[in-house]
Amino acid sequence: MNIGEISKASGVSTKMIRYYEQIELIAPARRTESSYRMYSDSDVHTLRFIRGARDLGFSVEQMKTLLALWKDRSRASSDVKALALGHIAELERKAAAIEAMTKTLKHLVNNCHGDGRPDCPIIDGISKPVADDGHTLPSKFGLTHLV
Amino acid sequence: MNIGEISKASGVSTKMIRYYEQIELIAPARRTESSYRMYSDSDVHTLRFIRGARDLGFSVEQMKTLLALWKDRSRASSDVKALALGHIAELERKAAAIEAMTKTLKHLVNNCHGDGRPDCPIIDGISKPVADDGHTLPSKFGLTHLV
DNA sequence: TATAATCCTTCCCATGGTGGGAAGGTCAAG
DNA sequence: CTTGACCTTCCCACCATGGGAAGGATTATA
Repeated sequence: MNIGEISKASGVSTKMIRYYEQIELIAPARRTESSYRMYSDSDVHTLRFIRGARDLGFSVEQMKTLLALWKDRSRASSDVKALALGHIAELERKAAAIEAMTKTLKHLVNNCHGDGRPDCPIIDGISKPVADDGHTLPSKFGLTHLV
Repeated sequence: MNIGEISKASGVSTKMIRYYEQIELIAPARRTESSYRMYSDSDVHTLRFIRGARDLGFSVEQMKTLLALWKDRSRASSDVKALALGHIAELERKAAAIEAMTKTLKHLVNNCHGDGRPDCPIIDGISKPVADDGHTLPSKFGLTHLV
């Protein structure tokens, strides 16, 4: 199987397969004489696992751990469970942040008549006061690093 | 006011203030003879507005529009409302994606005894089948571009 | 078999917001 | 006049992903 074929079989783009190899998430593929990457059926399993893990929101770092646990037949299921629970907690933290934004926005929207007039509680409600101690909460708690 | 002072007054880091100037979200600041940036009280309002918008999850592009609407005293509030509603829809889409992940993960976790034994439904449940037509859904629907 | 189409390779670049830090200039307080 | 706290610009890193160019390999069709 070459990289295009395993890409279709696994649902992982060729770009990402090469990237995963580069960052050592997966082992370097064997090569043909003309340096084409060659894959086996078990590589398909690995990439499907990776695809599934990504779809569940695990980071590359977490996937490294997951793959190690996956391949370790003597792993303790409690280790896997702990990782999964940690990830769930993170997802819930992010969901809560999003929900807080949504709630505030909906509140503003509900108070905006939304017609041709310029008066708008949304615009007026966006500005945010700074804490008294001037202690600037890092903006990174916006959306960028949220998920 | 120099950049450090307005940073404290607005809750936007000096790094980000310079960045916002560079990408033309805000107008270039006037400079002292020694090329220090100088700010006025109205700049504080602008940056607090930006800070609030970021905290509500608006992107820089959306903020450009919001700032234009903010400064346009003859804007129609319906324009603002439409932007806000679009953003709410996006946030809800993201929340739904996160919730789907959480739901799946919780289901897997609930079926994992999580003891010293290697048997683990989480590991077994991660791998994801590919659609029959081999049509690979773009992985970008993972978490990276989700929020 | 010749040629075209489709693949593969590597390499560099862009994204979006944010922070880190270096090298050097400036300003204010002691 | 020194010291420390600021400011300036410039480059780098993050994370995961895609785009595309330049050139070689393979495959399919005429």
